Amino acid sequence: MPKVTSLHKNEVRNRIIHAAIESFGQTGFDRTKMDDIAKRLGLSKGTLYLYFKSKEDLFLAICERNLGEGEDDALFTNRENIISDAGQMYENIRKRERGMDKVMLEMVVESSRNPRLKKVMHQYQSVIHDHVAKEIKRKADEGFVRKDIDVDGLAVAIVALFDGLAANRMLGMSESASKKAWVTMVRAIIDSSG
Amino acid sequence: MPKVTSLHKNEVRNRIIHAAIESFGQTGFDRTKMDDIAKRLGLSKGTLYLYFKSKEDLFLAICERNLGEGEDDALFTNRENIISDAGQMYENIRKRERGMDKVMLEMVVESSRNPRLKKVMHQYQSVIHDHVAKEIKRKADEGFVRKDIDVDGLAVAIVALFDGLAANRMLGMSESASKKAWVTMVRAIIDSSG
Amino acid sequence: MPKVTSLHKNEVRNRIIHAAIESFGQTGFDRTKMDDIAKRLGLSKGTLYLYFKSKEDLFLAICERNLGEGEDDALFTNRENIISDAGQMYENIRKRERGMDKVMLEMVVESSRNPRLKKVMHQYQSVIHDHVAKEIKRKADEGFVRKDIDVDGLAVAIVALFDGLAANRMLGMSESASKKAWVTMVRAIIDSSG
Amino acid sequence: MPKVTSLHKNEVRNRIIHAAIESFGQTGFDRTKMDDIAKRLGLSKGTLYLYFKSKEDLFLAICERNLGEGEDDALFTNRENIISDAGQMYENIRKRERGMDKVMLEMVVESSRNPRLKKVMHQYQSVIHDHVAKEIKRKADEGFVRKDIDVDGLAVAIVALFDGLAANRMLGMSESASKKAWVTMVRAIIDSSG
DNA sequence: TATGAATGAGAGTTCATTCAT
DNA sequence: AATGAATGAACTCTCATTCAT
Repeated sequence: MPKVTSLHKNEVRNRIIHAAIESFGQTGFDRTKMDDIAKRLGLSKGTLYLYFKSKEDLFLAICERNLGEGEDDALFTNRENIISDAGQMYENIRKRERGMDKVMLEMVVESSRNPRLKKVMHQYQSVIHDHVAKEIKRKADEGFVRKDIDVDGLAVAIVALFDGLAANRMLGMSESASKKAWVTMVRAIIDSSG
Repeated sequence: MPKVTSLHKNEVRNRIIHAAIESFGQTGFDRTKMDDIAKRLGLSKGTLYLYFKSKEDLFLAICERNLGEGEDDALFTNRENIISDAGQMYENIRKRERGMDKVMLEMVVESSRNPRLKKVMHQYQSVIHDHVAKEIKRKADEGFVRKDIDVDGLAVAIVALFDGLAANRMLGMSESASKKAWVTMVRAIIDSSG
Repeated sequence: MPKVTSLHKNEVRNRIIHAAIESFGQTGFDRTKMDDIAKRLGLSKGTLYLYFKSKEDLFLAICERNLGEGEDDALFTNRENIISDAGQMYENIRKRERGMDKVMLEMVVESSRNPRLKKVMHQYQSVIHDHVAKEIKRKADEGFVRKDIDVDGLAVAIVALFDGLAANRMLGMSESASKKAWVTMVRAIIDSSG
Repeated sequence: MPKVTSLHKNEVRNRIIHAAIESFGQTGFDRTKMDDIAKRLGLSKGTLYLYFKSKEDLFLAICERNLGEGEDDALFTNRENIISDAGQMYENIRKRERGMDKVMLEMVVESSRNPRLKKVMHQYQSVIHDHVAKEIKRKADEGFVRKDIDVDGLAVAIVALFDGLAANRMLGMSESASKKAWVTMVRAIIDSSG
C-alpha cells in the first residue's frame, strides 16, 4: 500500500523492510532498536521515519508485505504432490519463508495484542488454508485420502503442524528432525488410504 | 533455589508467580511492567524484588515451575486412549495448561534468545515428547498404527501439531476449530491402519 | 550524649557504632546500606532504628563519639618528644585512630555539606590543633624551634600534614612511605634550629 | 577514547565536564543526580548519555582530563623559587586547581573503591611528586636545604601538606590560614639550612 | 526489645521520536 | 532526501524507613 512516489524511494523502503525483518527476527520487536535497523543499512535513525511513521508501522509493513507476497506467489505453484512427495513440499514451503520464520513468531505474539495485525495475520492464514484445503480436496477426490475425511479440519491441522514445527525449531529442534516429523505425519495420513 | 522458608513467604511467592503468568500472558514479557504485576496483587513494586531478584528471574521462575509440574503430573495419567478418544485427550491437555498457553508462546519467543530458558524449554519438550512417543509405541504394538511408522517422528509431529494449534488460537482460531483439527488429524492417522 | 536508659541498651548502641565505623569506612556513607551494618551484627535492619533515628543520625553519632574520645584521651599523653622522636609519635597517633582513618575521610567530605557535622569536625580539629600548638610552643621555648616561628601556623601545617598523609594512604601510599615523609618533615623543621 | 569528532560535540562534551565538576564538587558523586548536571546546562538528562555512557564514566572523564592537563601544564613553569617565595607558589598551585579542589576530595574517596580511578590518581600524584622532588633537589644542591635530607620523603610530605590543607579548607579553614600554614612550614624547612 | 515484610519515592539508564540544518 | 543531536517519558531496580507482630 505504499504510495510510490519515486523508484528510488520505493527501493529504499524495501531495503529498510529487509533489514527490519532480520533485526526483528533476531532480536524480537521490543528489543530491536530503530538504531539497529538503521545501522544495518548505513542509514541514520531519522531516515527511517521518512519512510515509516513509527516502529509499529514498520513492523506492520513487514507483515502486510508478507501477506501480499503470499497472494501473488502461490504456495504450491510447482505442482508437487502434497502427499507422495511430502519431503519436497516441506523444502518448498521452507524456501518461501526463508528469513521470515523467525519474524513470523514475533508476528503471532504481537498479533495477539494488535487488532490490526491480527486481521492481517488472519487473512494470511486463510489464504494458506484455502490453498491447502483445495489441494487436499483434490487428493481426496483422487482417492489418496479417505473421502469422508473432514477436508477443512485436516487443512487446519496441516497448517498448524507446520507452524508448530517452526516454533519447535526456535527451541532448538534441528531442521532434519522437523522435516522428518512432517514427512512422517503426511505419510501417516496418506497411508491410511493405501 | 529460593531462599524462601516460611510458609507465608512461600505463599506470597506463589501469588506473585500467578499474577505474573497472567500479566506476561496478556501483555508479553517486555511490555509487562513490574508495577502491573504488583498492582494486580495490591502489592508495591519493591515487594516483588524481595522474592525475585529481577524481572527475568521472575519469568524464569514461571518457566521452571511449569516444567517442574510437568514432571510430577503425568500427561496421560488417566489412561485415555490417545487414538480412539482424541477428543477427550485434547480436553485433558488443554485443561492442564489452562492459563499457561498465553505465556507459553512468550516462553518460546524468549527462549530463542535466552540460553538458560532454552534449556528449560527443551527439557519440558523432551518430557512431553517421551510421553507421547511411549503412548504411540504402545498403540502401534496394539496394531492401531502401522508398525513401520517412525514413532519418534510421529511423536514430534503430534506435539508440534498441538503447539501449532495453540499459536493459531492466539491468532483468533476458535477453540472448537482447534479441537476439530486435532481430532481430524488423529483420526486420519489411526484410520490408516484400519 | 545518648540518654543511657539501661546498660544493655548502651552496649548494643556501641556495638552498632562500631559496626557502622567499619561499614562506612569500607564502603563510604552513601554506599553503605543499613542492612550491611545490621548483618555485620547479626541484627535486623529495624533494630538499628531503635537506637538511631536515621542513617545520618548514626553517622553523626560516630563523629561525635570520636570527638568525645579525643577530649578524654589526650593526644600526647605519653610525653613523647614531638621532635626528637618523630617516628614514635607517628606510631602513637596512628594507633589512636586505628579503624577510624578510613571513615575520617568520609567525615571530611560529608562535613562540607552538613553544617552540624562541620561544627563537630571543627571542634575536633581545634582540640588537636591546640595540643600540637602547645607542644610546639614548649619546644620552641626549649630552643628546638626558632623562637620567631609562627607557632599556630606550624601547628596547622603539622596537623594538615598528618591529614594529607592519611589521604595519600587511601590512594595507595604505603604505611612506611607515609611514616618516612612524616619523620623527614619533622626532622627538617627541627634541624633548622640545630 | 571519546568517539567525539565534530567540534560541536567536543565543545558540548567540555561543557558537560565543567558542569559535572561543579555538581560533583558541591554535592558529591553519589548525591549528584544526572538531572542536576543536565539542568545546570539547560540540557536534558538523556543528552548526557550521548557523551558519557554512565555517571561513573563521566566522573572518570573528569579525573582523567585533570591528570592529562597536569602533564602538559607544568606545575612550576614560572620558575618561582619554591622556598624563598613560598607564598607565590601557594597562589600558583591554588590557581591551577581552581574549581577542582572540591571535586578532588571526591576523587580521593572514590578512588579507594575504584581501581581504575585509583590508578589515574596515582599517576597524577606521581607527576606532582616528581616535579616537587626535582625542585627540592635543585634547592638542596644550591644549599638552601641540607644536602643529607631525604628528597623523596620531603617531596611526599610537601605534597601531603598541600592535600591536607585542602581537606582542612573543606572543614572551614580560611584560605589565609591555609596559606599561612604553608608558608610557615616551608620557611621552617629552609631556615634550617640558614 | 526485636523482627523483617512491606513500602514507595527516587535514581540511573534507554530509546522511540522529533526537528533544525 | 538525509542527518544525528536532542528530548523526555518510561522502565527497572534500590534502599532508607515504617510498623504490625
